[in-house]
Amino acid sequence: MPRKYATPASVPCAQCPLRRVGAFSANTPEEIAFIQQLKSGDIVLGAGAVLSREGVNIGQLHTLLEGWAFRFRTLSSGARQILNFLLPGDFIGLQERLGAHSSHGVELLTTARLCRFPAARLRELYTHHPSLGYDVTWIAAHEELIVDENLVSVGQRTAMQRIAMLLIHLYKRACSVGLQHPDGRVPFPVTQQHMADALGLSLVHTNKTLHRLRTSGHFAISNGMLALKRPEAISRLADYYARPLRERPLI
Amino acid sequence: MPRKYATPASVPCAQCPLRRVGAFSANTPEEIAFIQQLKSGDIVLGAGAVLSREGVNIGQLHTLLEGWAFRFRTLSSGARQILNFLLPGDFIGLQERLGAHSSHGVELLTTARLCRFPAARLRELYTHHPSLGYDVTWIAAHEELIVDENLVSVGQRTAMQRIAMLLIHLYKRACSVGLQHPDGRVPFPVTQQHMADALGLSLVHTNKTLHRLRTSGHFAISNGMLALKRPEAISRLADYYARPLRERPLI
DNA sequence: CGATCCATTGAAAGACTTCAATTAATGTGG
DNA sequence: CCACATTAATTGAAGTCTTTCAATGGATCG
Repeated sequence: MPRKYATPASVPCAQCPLRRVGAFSANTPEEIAFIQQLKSGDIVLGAGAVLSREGVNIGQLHTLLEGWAFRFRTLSSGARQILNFLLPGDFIGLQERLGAHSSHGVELLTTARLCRFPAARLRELYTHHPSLGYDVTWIAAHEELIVDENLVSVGQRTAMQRIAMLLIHLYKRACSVGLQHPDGRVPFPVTQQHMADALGLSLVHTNKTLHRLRTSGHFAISNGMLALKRPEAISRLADYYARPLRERPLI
Repeated sequence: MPRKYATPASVPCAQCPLRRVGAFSANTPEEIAFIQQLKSGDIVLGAGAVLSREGVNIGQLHTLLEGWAFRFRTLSSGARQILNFLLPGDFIGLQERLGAHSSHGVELLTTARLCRFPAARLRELYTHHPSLGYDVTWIAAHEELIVDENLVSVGQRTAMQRIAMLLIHLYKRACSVGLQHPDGRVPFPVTQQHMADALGLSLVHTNKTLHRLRTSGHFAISNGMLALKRPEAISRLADYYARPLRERPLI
Protein backbone atom coordinates (compact mmCIF):
# COMPACT_ATOMS: atom_id res chain seq x y z
CA MET A 1 0.00 0.00 0.00
CA PRO A 2 1.19 3.50 -0.76
CA ARG A 3 2.22 4.40 2.72
CA LYS A 4 3.27 7.96 3.02
CA TYR A 5 5.87 8.40 5.65
CA ALA A 6 6.15 11.38 7.90
CA THR A 7 7.78 14.19 5.99
CA PRO A 8 11.40 14.21 7.03
CA ALA A 9 13.38 17.32 7.56
CA SER A 10 14.00 18.71 4.12
CA VAL A 11 17.66 18.72 3.18
CA PRO A 12 18.80 22.11 1.87
CA CYS A 13 19.60 21.91 -1.83
CA ALA A 14 23.06 23.33 -1.24
CA GLN A 15 23.80 20.28 0.89
CA CYS A 16 22.08 17.84 -1.45
CA PRO A 17 24.00 14.59 -1.19
CA LEU A 18 23.50 13.97 -4.88
CA ARG A 19 25.64 16.96 -5.75
CA ARG A 20 28.57 15.26 -4.13
CA VAL A 21 28.65 12.12 -6.26
CA GLY A 22 30.23 13.96 -9.17
CA ALA A 23 27.76 12.83 -11.80
CA PHE A 24 26.01 16.15 -11.91
CA SER A 25 27.04 19.48 -13.30
CA ALA A 26 27.67 22.31 -10.90
CA ASN A 27 25.27 25.19 -10.41
CA THR A 28 25.86 28.68 -9.15
CA PRO A 29 24.82 29.49 -5.58
CA GLU A 30 22.07 31.71 -7.01
CA GLU A 31 20.69 28.87 -9.08
CA ILE A 32 20.70 26.54 -6.13
CA ALA A 33 19.00 29.13 -3.98
CA PHE A 34 16.35 29.52 -6.64
CA ILE A 35 15.76 25.80 -6.84
CA GLN A 36 15.57 25.74 -3.06
CA GLN A 37 12.74 28.25 -2.88
CA LEU A 38 10.89 26.43 -5.65
CA LYS A 39 10.94 23.25 -3.67
CA SER A 40 7.83 22.57 -1.62
CA GLY A 41 9.48 19.82 0.44
CA ASP A 42 10.73 16.28 0.58
CA ILE A 43 8.47 13.28 0.69
CA VAL A 44 9.23 9.67 1.51
CA LEU A 45 7.13 6.87 0.10
CA GLY A 46 7.31 3.13 0.67
CA ALA A 47 8.21 0.44 -1.87
CA GLY A 48 5.32 -0.25 -4.19
CA ALA A 49 3.80 3.17 -3.68
CA VAL A 50 2.28 4.78 -6.74
CA LEU A 51 3.64 8.27 -7.16
CA SER A 52 1.26 9.03 -10.00
CA ARG A 53 -1.38 7.11 -11.85
CA GLU A 54 -2.09 6.81 -15.52
CA GLY A 55 -4.73 9.31 -16.53
CA VAL A 56 -4.18 11.50 -13.51
CA ASN A 57 -2.09 14.63 -13.30
CA ILE A 58 -0.68 15.30 -9.88
CA GLY A 59 0.59 18.75 -10.73
CA GLN A 60 3.88 18.05 -9.01
CA LEU A 61 7.37 17.54 -10.27
CA HIS A 62 9.89 15.43 -8.41
CA THR A 63 13.54 14.69 -8.28
CA LEU A 64 14.34 11.25 -7.01
CA LEU A 65 16.81 11.69 -4.16
CA GLU A 66 17.10 8.13 -2.94
CA GLY A 67 15.60 4.87 -4.11
CA TRP A 68 14.42 3.43 -7.40
CA ALA A 69 11.21 3.81 -9.39
CA PHE A 70 9.84 3.19 -12.86
CA ARG A 71 7.53 4.75 -15.38
CA PHE A 72 4.93 2.47 -16.97
CA ARG A 73 1.84 2.22 -19.12
CA THR A 74 -0.91 -0.36 -18.94
CA LEU A 75 -3.09 -1.63 -21.77
CA SER A 76 -6.74 -2.52 -21.35
CA SER A 77 -5.71 -6.18 -21.44
CA GLY A 78 -3.81 -5.57 -18.25
CA ALA A 79 -0.41 -5.90 -19.90
CA ARG A 80 2.07 -3.46 -18.50
CA GLN A 81 5.03 -1.93 -20.25
CA ILE A 82 7.75 -0.44 -18.13
CA LEU A 83 9.04 2.55 -20.10
CA ASN A 84 12.16 3.27 -18.09
CA PHE A 85 13.63 2.88 -14.66
CA LEU A 86 14.31 5.89 -12.48
CA LEU A 87 17.38 6.20 -10.29
CA PRO A 88 18.58 8.87 -7.88
CA GLY A 89 19.00 12.19 -9.61
CA ASP A 90 16.29 11.50 -12.17
CA PHE A 91 13.62 14.10 -12.72
CA ILE A 92 10.01 12.96 -12.77
CA GLY A 93 7.00 14.57 -14.35
CA LEU A 94 8.20 16.49 -17.38
CA GLN A 95 5.97 14.51 -19.70
CA GLU A 96 2.89 15.65 -17.86
CA ARG A 97 1.52 18.77 -19.40
CA LEU A 98 -0.20 21.23 -17.16
CA GLY A 99 -3.86 20.36 -17.07
CA ALA A 100 -3.50 17.35 -19.31
CA HIS A 101 -3.94 13.76 -18.24
CA SER A 102 -0.80 11.81 -17.68
CA SER A 103 -0.28 9.00 -20.13
CA HIS A 104 1.77 6.90 -17.74
CA GLY A 105 2.14 6.01 -14.11
CA VAL A 106 5.14 6.13 -11.82
CA GLU A 107 5.66 3.49 -9.16
CA LEU A 108 8.38 3.02 -6.59
CA LEU A 109 10.58 -0.06 -6.53
CA THR A 110 11.98 0.76 -3.11
CA THR A 111 11.26 3.13 -0.33
CA ALA A 112 12.26 6.42 -1.81
CA ARG A 113 12.84 10.02 -0.92
CA LEU A 114 11.77 12.64 -3.38
CA CYS A 115 12.14 16.34 -3.68
CA ARG A 116 8.90 18.02 -4.71
CA PHE A 117 8.13 21.11 -6.82
CA PRO A 118 4.76 22.50 -7.90
CA ALA A 119 4.52 21.95 -11.63
CA ALA A 120 2.82 25.31 -12.01
CA ARG A 121 6.04 27.03 -11.06
CA LEU A 122 8.24 25.34 -13.64
CA ARG A 123 8.00 28.35 -15.90
CA GLU A 124 9.72 30.50 -13.32
CA LEU A 125 12.82 28.48 -13.86
CA TYR A 126 12.98 29.66 -17.43
CA THR A 127 12.33 33.30 -16.72
CA HIS A 128 14.66 33.64 -13.72
CA HIS A 129 17.43 31.27 -14.73
CA PRO A 130 17.47 30.53 -18.46
CA SER A 131 20.37 28.24 -17.95
CA LEU A 132 18.28 26.03 -15.67
CA GLY A 133 15.58 26.00 -18.29
CA TYR A 134 18.14 24.77 -20.76
CA ASP A 135 19.07 22.06 -18.29
CA VAL A 136 15.48 20.91 -18.03
CA THR A 137 15.36 20.46 -21.79
CA TRP A 138 18.58 18.50 -21.55
CA ILE A 139 16.99 16.26 -18.95
CA ALA A 140 13.93 15.64 -21.09
CA ALA A 141 16.03 14.85 -24.14
CA HIS A 142 18.27 12.58 -22.10
CA GLU A 143 15.37 10.56 -20.77
CA GLU A 144 14.18 10.11 -24.31
CA LEU A 145 17.53 8.59 -25.18
CA ILE A 146 17.02 6.03 -22.46
CA VAL A 147 13.59 5.16 -23.79
CA ASP A 148 15.14 4.94 -27.26
CA GLU A 149 17.64 2.45 -25.95
CA ASN A 150 14.84 0.36 -24.48
CA LEU A 151 12.91 0.46 -27.69
CA VAL A 152 15.94 -0.80 -29.58
CA SER A 153 16.22 -3.68 -27.14
CA VAL A 154 12.60 -4.69 -27.26
CA GLY A 155 12.38 -4.28 -31.00
CA GLN A 156 15.63 -5.84 -32.15
CA ARG A 157 17.40 -7.88 -29.50
CA THR A 158 16.83 -11.50 -28.51
CA ALA A 159 15.62 -12.33 -25.02
CA MET A 160 19.16 -13.10 -23.94
CA GLN A 161 20.46 -9.83 -25.31
CA ARG A 162 17.66 -7.82 -23.79
CA ILE A 163 18.37 -9.17 -20.37
CA ALA A 164 22.10 -8.65 -20.75
CA MET A 165 21.38 -5.13 -21.87
CA LEU A 166 19.13 -4.38 -18.93
CA LEU A 167 21.67 -5.70 -16.46
CA ILE A 168 24.62 -3.81 -17.83
CA HIS A 169 22.62 -0.65 -18.35
CA LEU A 170 21.18 -0.52 -14.85
CA TYR A 171 24.52 -1.51 -13.41
CA LYS A 172 26.25 1.41 -15.11
CA ARG A 173 23.56 3.84 -14.16
CA ALA A 174 23.67 2.75 -10.56
CA CYS A 175 27.43 3.14 -10.51
CA SER A 176 27.23 6.58 -12.04
CA VAL A 177 25.28 7.87 -9.08
CA GLY A 178 27.58 6.30 -6.54
CA LEU A 179 25.53 3.24 -5.60
CA GLN A 180 28.39 0.83 -6.19
CA HIS A 181 29.66 -0.95 -3.09
CA PRO A 182 33.36 -1.56 -2.51
CA ASP A 183 32.93 -5.18 -3.66
CA GLY A 184 31.56 -3.94 -6.98
CA ARG A 185 27.95 -4.85 -6.37
CA VAL A 186 25.04 -2.49 -6.74
CA PRO A 187 21.53 -2.60 -5.28
CA PHE A 188 19.08 -4.28 -7.61
CA PRO A 189 15.49 -4.01 -6.42
CA VAL A 190 14.06 -5.29 -9.69
CA THR A 191 11.98 -8.47 -9.71
CA GLN A 192 11.81 -10.80 -12.68
CA GLN A 193 8.30 -9.55 -13.31
CA HIS A 194 9.64 -6.02 -13.64
CA MET A 195 12.32 -7.18 -16.02
CA ALA A 196 9.73 -9.05 -18.08
CA ASP A 197 7.48 -5.98 -18.24
CA ALA A 198 10.36 -3.76 -19.23
CA LEU A 199 11.67 -6.09 -21.92
CA GLY A 200 8.41 -7.23 -23.48
CA LEU A 201 9.01 -10.84 -22.42
CA SER A 202 6.90 -13.31 -20.48
CA LEU A 203 7.79 -13.96 -16.89
CA VAL A 204 8.58 -17.60 -17.59
CA HIS A 205 10.91 -16.89 -20.44
CA THR A 206 12.60 -14.15 -18.47
CA ASN A 207 13.23 -16.60 -15.68
CA LYS A 208 14.66 -19.26 -17.95
CA THR A 209 16.86 -16.87 -19.84
CA LEU A 210 18.08 -15.28 -16.67
CA HIS A 211 18.87 -18.72 -15.39
CA ARG A 212 21.09 -19.49 -18.35
CA LEU A 213 22.93 -16.20 -18.01
CA ARG A 214 23.48 -16.85 -14.34
CA THR A 215 24.56 -20.45 -14.83
CA SER A 216 27.08 -19.39 -17.43
CA GLY A 217 28.61 -17.18 -14.79
CA HIS A 218 27.75 -13.81 -16.24
CA PHE A 219 26.17 -12.34 -13.16
CA ALA A 220 24.80 -13.04 -9.71
CA ILE A 221 21.98 -11.58 -7.71
CA SER A 222 21.70 -12.12 -4.00
CA ASN A 223 20.05 -10.17 -1.26
CA GLY A 224 18.87 -7.61 -3.75
CA MET A 225 22.40 -6.90 -4.91
CA LEU A 226 23.65 -7.36 -8.45
CA ALA A 227 27.19 -8.45 -9.27
CA LEU A 228 28.40 -8.48 -12.86
CA LYS A 229 31.01 -11.20 -13.17
CA ARG A 230 32.07 -10.43 -16.69
CA PRO A 231 30.97 -6.97 -17.72
CA GLU A 232 32.77 -7.16 -21.06
CA ALA A 233 31.13 -10.45 -21.97
CA ILE A 234 27.73 -9.08 -21.08
CA SER A 235 28.35 -5.91 -23.04
CA ARG A 236 29.42 -7.88 -26.06
CA LEU A 237 26.45 -10.16 -25.78
CA ALA A 238 24.07 -7.24 -25.56
CA ASP A 239 25.72 -5.32 -28.36
CA TYR A 240 26.07 -2.50 -25.90
CA TYR A 241 28.25 0.47 -26.57
CA ALA A 242 28.66 2.63 -23.56
CA ARG A 243 28.50 6.25 -24.42
CA PRO A 244 30.99 8.24 -22.40
CA LEU A 245 29.18 9.49 -19.35
CA ARG A 246 29.05 13.21 -19.08
CA GLU A 247 27.99 15.34 -16.23
CA ARG A 248 24.30 15.90 -16.32
CA PRO A 249 22.10 18.58 -14.84
CA LEU A 250 20.35 18.16 -11.53
CA ILE A 251 17.30 20.18 -10.63
CA MET B 1 21.88 9.02 -52.94
CA PRO B 2 21.51 12.01 -50.65
CA ARG B 3 21.02 14.59 -53.28
CA LYS B 4 21.04 18.07 -51.93
CA TYR B 5 18.83 20.34 -53.90
CA ALA B 6 19.53 23.95 -54.60
CA THR B 7 18.71 26.01 -51.57
CA PRO B 8 15.30 27.50 -52.22
CA ALA B 9 14.28 30.94 -51.22
CA SER B 10 13.83 30.82 -47.48
CA VAL B 11 10.26 31.45 -46.40
CA PRO B 12 10.01 34.10 -43.69
CA CYS B 13 8.94 32.54 -40.38
CA ALA B 14 6.06 34.98 -40.08
CA GLN B 15 4.63 33.50 -43.27
CA CYS B 16 5.45 29.91 -42.35
CA PRO B 17 2.72 27.76 -43.87
CA LEU B 18 2.80 25.50 -40.85
CA ARG B 19 1.51 28.26 -38.65
CA ARG B 20 -1.68 28.33 -40.65
CA VAL B 21 -2.76 24.75 -40.09
CA GLY B 22 -3.95 25.48 -36.58
CA ALA B 23 -2.06 22.68 -34.87
CA PHE B 24 0.51 25.02 -33.44
CA SER B 25 0.36 27.53 -30.68
CA ALA B 26 0.70 31.18 -31.55
CA ASN B 27 3.83 33.20 -30.88
CA THR B 28 4.30 36.91 -30.47
CA PRO B 29 5.77 38.86 -33.39
CA GLU B 30 8.91 39.38 -31.29
CA GLU B 31 9.33 35.66 -30.76
CA ILE B 32 8.86 34.96 -34.43
CA ALA B 33 11.35 37.64 -35.33
CA PHE B 34 13.82 36.07 -32.94
CA ILE B 35 13.36 32.63 -34.42
CA GLN B 36 13.77 34.19 -37.84
CA GLN B 37 17.19 35.63 -37.10
CA LEU B 38 18.28 32.36 -35.52
CA LYS B 39 17.48 30.51 -38.70
CA SER B 40 20.40 29.94 -41.01
CA GLY B 41 18.22 28.94 -43.94
CA ASP B 42 16.06 26.31 -45.56
CA ILE B 43 17.39 23.16 -47.12
CA VAL B 44 15.74 20.64 -49.37
CA LEU B 45 16.89 17.03 -49.46
CA GLY B 46 15.70 14.14 -51.57
CA ALA B 47 13.93 10.99 -50.42
CA GLY B 48 16.36 8.58 -48.81
CA ALA B 49 18.80 11.32 -47.89
CA VAL B 50 20.48 10.94 -44.53
CA LEU B 51 20.11 14.12 -42.54
CA SER B 52 22.40 12.90 -39.80
CA ARG B 53 24.29 9.70 -39.15
CA GLU B 54 24.63 7.64 -36.03
CA GLY B 55 27.76 8.62 -34.19
CA VAL B 56 28.06 11.97 -35.90
CA ASN B 57 26.93 15.31 -34.61
CA ILE B 58 25.99 17.77 -37.30
CA GLY B 59 25.67 20.71 -34.96
CA GLN B 60 22.45 21.74 -36.59
CA LEU B 61 18.87 21.75 -35.47
CA HIS B 62 16.01 21.45 -37.90
CA THR B 63 12.32 21.88 -38.12
CA LEU B 64 10.69 19.70 -40.71
CA LEU B 65 8.63 22.01 -42.91
CA GLU B 66 7.45 19.58 -45.56
CA GLY B 67 7.90 15.85 -46.02
CA TRP B 68 8.41 12.86 -43.77
CA ALA B 69 11.46 11.45 -42.01
CA PHE B 70 12.38 9.03 -39.25
CA ARG B 71 14.85 8.63 -36.45
CA PHE B 72 16.60 5.26 -36.17
CA ARG B 73 19.36 3.24 -34.55
CA THR B 74 21.29 0.35 -36.02
CA LEU B 75 22.82 -2.59 -34.17
CA SER B 76 26.09 -4.17 -35.18
CA SER B 77 24.09 -7.07 -36.62
CA GLY B 78 22.66 -4.62 -39.10
CA ALA B 79 19.22 -4.68 -37.54
CA ARG B 80 17.60 -1.29 -37.58
CA GLN B 81 15.06 0.08 -35.15
CA ILE B 82 13.02 3.04 -36.23
CA LEU B 83 12.47 5.09 -33.09
CA ASN B 84 9.83 7.44 -34.37
CA PHE B 85 8.52 9.02 -37.52
CA LEU B 86 8.85 12.73 -38.13
CA LEU B 87 6.16 14.82 -39.77
CA PRO B 88 5.92 18.47 -40.69
CA GLY B 89 6.30 20.67 -37.65
CA ASP B 90 8.54 18.22 -35.84
CA PHE B 91 11.77 19.47 -34.37
CA ILE B 92 14.92 17.48 -35.06
CA GLY B 93 18.15 17.32 -33.13
CA LEU B 94 17.31 17.99 -29.50
CA GLN B 95 18.75 14.66 -28.42
CA GLU B 96 22.13 15.60 -29.78
CA ARG B 97 24.20 17.23 -27.13
CA LEU B 98 26.70 19.82 -28.16
CA GLY B 99 29.96 18.09 -28.86
CA ALA B 100 28.62 14.63 -28.11
CA HIS B 101 28.12 11.91 -30.68
CA SER B 102 24.61 11.35 -31.83
CA SER B 103 23.17 8.01 -30.83
CA HIS B 104 20.80 7.82 -33.74
CA GLY B 105 20.45 8.76 -37.35
CA VAL B 106 17.76 10.68 -39.20
CA GLU B 107 16.72 9.73 -42.70
CA LEU B 108 14.15 11.20 -45.04
CA LEU B 109 11.20 9.20 -46.31
CA THR B 110 10.31 11.76 -48.92
CA THR B 111 11.85 14.81 -50.44
CA ALA B 112 11.69 17.27 -47.61
CA ARG B 113 12.20 20.89 -46.81
CA LEU B 114 13.78 21.76 -43.51
CA CYS B 115 14.42 24.90 -41.61
CA ARG B 116 17.92 25.00 -40.15
CA PHE B 117 19.38 26.53 -36.96
CA PRO B 118 22.91 26.32 -35.60
CA ALA B 119 22.73 24.14 -32.49
CA ALA B 120 25.27 26.38 -30.81
CA ARG B 121 22.72 29.17 -30.72
CA LEU B 122 19.98 27.19 -29.00
CA ARG B 123 20.87 28.73 -25.67
CA GLU B 124 19.99 32.18 -26.93
CA LEU B 125 16.43 31.05 -27.14
CA TYR B 126 16.36 30.56 -23.39
CA THR B 127 18.04 33.80 -22.49
CA HIS B 128 16.11 36.04 -24.87
CA HIS B 129 12.75 34.35 -24.84
CA PRO B 130 12.26 32.09 -21.82
CA SER B 131 8.87 31.16 -23.08
CA LEU B 132 10.40 29.69 -26.22
CA GLY B 133 12.82 27.77 -24.06
CA TYR B 134 9.86 26.34 -22.22
CA ASP B 135 8.38 25.37 -25.56
CA VAL B 136 11.52 23.50 -26.52
CA THR B 137 11.27 21.45 -23.35
CA TRP B 138 7.66 20.76 -24.21
CA ILE B 139 8.73 19.54 -27.62
CA ALA B 140 11.35 17.22 -26.17
CA ALA B 141 8.91 15.78 -23.64
CA HIS B 142 6.27 15.36 -26.31
CA GLU B 143 8.59 13.42 -28.58
CA GLU B 144 9.38 11.15 -25.67
CA LEU B 145 5.67 10.39 -25.33
CA ILE B 146 5.63 9.25 -28.92
CA VAL B 147 8.59 6.96 -28.32
CA ASP B 148 6.82 5.70 -25.21
CA GLU B 149 3.82 4.82 -27.30
CA ASN B 150 6.02 2.91 -29.73
CA LEU B 151 7.68 1.06 -26.92
CA VAL B 152 4.31 -0.02 -25.57
CA SER B 153 3.39 -1.33 -29.01
CA VAL B 154 6.58 -3.23 -29.58
CA GLY B 155 6.66 -4.60 -26.05
CA GLN B 156 3.03 -5.53 -25.49
CA ARG B 157 0.96 -5.61 -28.65
CA THR B 158 0.55 -8.43 -31.15
CA ALA B 159 1.73 -7.95 -34.72
CA MET B 160 -1.81 -7.17 -35.81
CA GLN B 161 -2.25 -4.62 -33.08
CA ARG B 162 1.09 -3.01 -33.74
CA ILE B 163 0.27 -2.46 -37.36
CA ALA B 164 -3.19 -1.16 -36.55
CA MET B 165 -1.60 1.17 -34.05
CA LEU B 166 0.96 2.46 -36.50
CA LEU B 167 -1.67 3.11 -39.14
CA ILE B 168 -4.07 4.96 -36.90
CA HIS B 169 -1.31 6.89 -35.19
CA LEU B 170 0.34 8.11 -38.36
CA TYR B 171 -3.04 8.82 -39.88
CA LYS B 172 -4.00 11.07 -36.98
CA ARG B 173 -0.68 12.81 -36.93
CA ALA B 174 -0.84 13.47 -40.65
CA CYS B 175 -4.35 14.86 -40.27
CA SER B 176 -3.30 17.09 -37.41
CA VAL B 177 -0.88 18.94 -39.64
CA GLY B 178 -3.35 19.34 -42.46
CA LEU B 179 -2.17 16.57 -44.77
CA GLN B 180 -5.61 15.05 -45.12
CA HIS B 181 -7.12 15.23 -48.59
CA PRO B 182 -10.81 15.97 -49.15
CA ASP B 183 -11.45 12.26 -49.71
CA GLY B 184 -10.02 11.50 -46.28
CA ARG B 185 -6.77 9.98 -47.46
CA VAL B 186 -3.35 11.04 -46.28
CA PRO B 187 0.09 10.63 -47.86
CA PHE B 188 1.79 7.48 -46.65
CA PRO B 189 5.40 7.22 -47.82
CA VAL B 190 6.19 4.31 -45.52
CA THR B 191 7.31 1.00 -47.04
CA GLN B 192 6.63 -2.33 -45.39
CA GLN B 193 10.30 -2.51 -44.49
CA HIS B 194 9.96 0.75 -42.57
CA MET B 195 6.91 -0.55 -40.78
CA ALA B 196 8.74 -3.75 -39.90
CA ASP B 197 11.73 -1.82 -38.58
CA ALA B 198 9.53 0.44 -36.52
CA LEU B 199 7.45 -2.37 -35.05
CA GLY B 200 10.14 -4.93 -34.35
CA LEU B 201 8.66 -7.39 -36.84
CA SER B 202 10.12 -9.23 -39.79
CA LEU B 203 9.32 -7.97 -43.24
CA VAL B 204 7.53 -11.18 -44.15
CA HIS B 205 5.30 -11.16 -41.12
CA THR B 206 4.55 -7.49 -41.60
CA ASN B 207 3.47 -8.20 -45.12
CA LYS B 208 1.21 -11.08 -44.16
CA THR B 209 -0.37 -9.26 -41.28
CA LEU B 210 -0.90 -6.15 -43.35
CA HIS B 211 -2.52 -8.34 -45.96
CA ARG B 212 -5.04 -9.67 -43.49
CA LEU B 213 -5.88 -6.19 -42.26
CA ARG B 214 -6.34 -4.99 -45.80
CA THR B 215 -8.41 -8.00 -46.85
CA SER B 216 -10.71 -7.51 -43.91
CA GLY B 217 -11.39 -4.05 -45.22
CA HIS B 218 -9.73 -2.02 -42.51
CA PHE B 219 -7.59 0.13 -44.74
CA ALA B 220 -6.24 0.63 -48.22
CA ILE B 221 -2.99 1.98 -49.55
CA SER B 222 -2.62 3.05 -53.15
CA ASN B 223 -0.29 5.44 -54.88
CA GLY B 224 1.36 6.23 -51.58
CA MET B 225 -1.91 7.31 -50.00
CA LEU B 226 -3.48 5.74 -46.95
CA ALA B 227 -7.23 5.43 -46.47
CA LEU B 228 -8.64 4.17 -43.19
CA LYS B 229 -11.91 2.44 -43.94
CA ARG B 230 -12.96 1.87 -40.35
CA PRO B 231 -11.03 4.06 -37.99
CA GLU B 232 -13.02 2.94 -34.94
CA ALA B 233 -12.43 -0.73 -35.67
CA ILE B 234 -8.73 -0.10 -36.07
CA SER B 235 -8.58 1.93 -32.90
CA ARG B 236 -10.36 -0.77 -30.97
CA LEU B 237 -8.12 -3.44 -32.40
CA ALA B 238 -5.01 -1.49 -31.47
CA ASP B 239 -6.25 -0.62 -28.02
CA TYR B 240 -5.65 2.97 -28.98
CA TYR B 241 -6.96 5.81 -26.93
CA ALA B 242 -6.54 9.10 -28.66
CA ARG B 243 -5.44 11.77 -26.34
CA PRO B 244 -7.15 15.05 -27.14
CA LEU B 245 -4.87 16.95 -29.46
CA ARG B 246 -3.68 20.20 -28.07
CA GLU B 247 -1.89 22.99 -29.79
CA ARG B 248 1.80 22.40 -29.69
CA PRO B 249 4.74 24.72 -29.99
CA LEU B 250 6.53 25.32 -33.25
CA ILE B 251 10.07 26.60 -33.37
C1' DC C 1 2.38 -20.97 10.74
C1' DG C 2 -0.69 -19.77 7.26
C1' DA C 3 -0.59 -16.04 3.78
C1' DT C 4 1.70 -13.86 0.17
C1' DC C 5 5.03 -12.73 -3.08
C1' DC C 6 8.72 -14.27 -5.92
C1' DA C 7 11.33 -17.72 -8.30
C1' DT C 8 11.53 -22.11 -10.78
C1' DT C 9 10.38 -26.01 -14.01
C1' DG C 10 8.27 -29.10 -17.50
C1' DA C 11 5.53 -29.51 -21.40
C1' DA C 12 2.51 -28.12 -25.12
C1' DA C 13 0.94 -24.53 -28.22
C1' DG C 14 1.63 -20.62 -31.11
C1' DA C 15 3.29 -16.37 -32.98
C1' DC C 16 6.82 -14.85 -35.54
C1' DT C 17 11.20 -15.54 -38.15
C1' DT C 18 14.05 -17.25 -41.64
C1' DC C 19 14.77 -19.20 -46.13
C1' DA C 20 13.79 -19.18 -50.87
C1' DA C 21 11.49 -17.59 -54.91
C1' DT C 22 8.25 -15.20 -57.60
C1' DT C 23 5.54 -11.13 -59.05
C1' DA C 24 4.61 -6.24 -59.24
C1' DA C 25 6.07 -1.61 -59.39
C1' DT C 26 9.27 2.11 -60.27
C1' DG C 27 13.09 4.17 -62.49
C1' DT C 28 16.86 4.84 -65.95
C1' DG C 29 19.12 4.94 -70.29
C1' DG C 30 19.25 4.40 -75.08
C1' DC D 1 8.70 4.42 -75.58
C1' DC D 2 10.61 -0.06 -74.77
C1' DA D 3 14.33 -2.92 -72.35
C1' DC D 4 16.88 -3.62 -68.36
C1' DA D 5 17.85 -2.84 -63.56
C1' DT D 6 16.36 -2.09 -59.02
C1' DT D 7 13.30 -1.66 -55.26
C1' DA D 8 9.07 -3.11 -53.09
C1' DA D 9 5.48 -6.48 -52.34
C1' DT D 10 3.95 -11.43 -52.10
C1' DT D 11 3.73 -16.22 -51.00
C1' DG D 12 4.76 -21.01 -49.27
C1' DA D 13 7.01 -23.83 -46.06
C1' DA D 14 10.00 -25.11 -42.34
C1' DG D 15 12.05 -23.92 -38.08
C1' DT D 16 12.45 -21.65 -33.46
C1' DC D 17 12.02 -18.48 -30.12
C1' DT D 18 8.71 -17.17 -26.92
C1' DT D 19 4.27 -17.71 -24.74
C1' DT D 20 0.82 -19.95 -22.19
C1' DC D 21 -0.65 -23.43 -18.95
C1' DA D 22 0.00 -25.72 -14.74
C1' DA D 23 2.42 -26.74 -10.57
C1' DT D 24 5.94 -26.71 -7.17
C1' DG D 25 9.57 -24.76 -4.14
C1' DG D 26 11.48 -20.88 -1.39
C1' DA D 27 11.53 -16.88 1.18
C1' DT D 28 9.50 -13.23 3.91
C1' DC D 29 6.15 -11.41 7.30
C1' DG D 30 2.76 -10.38 10.75
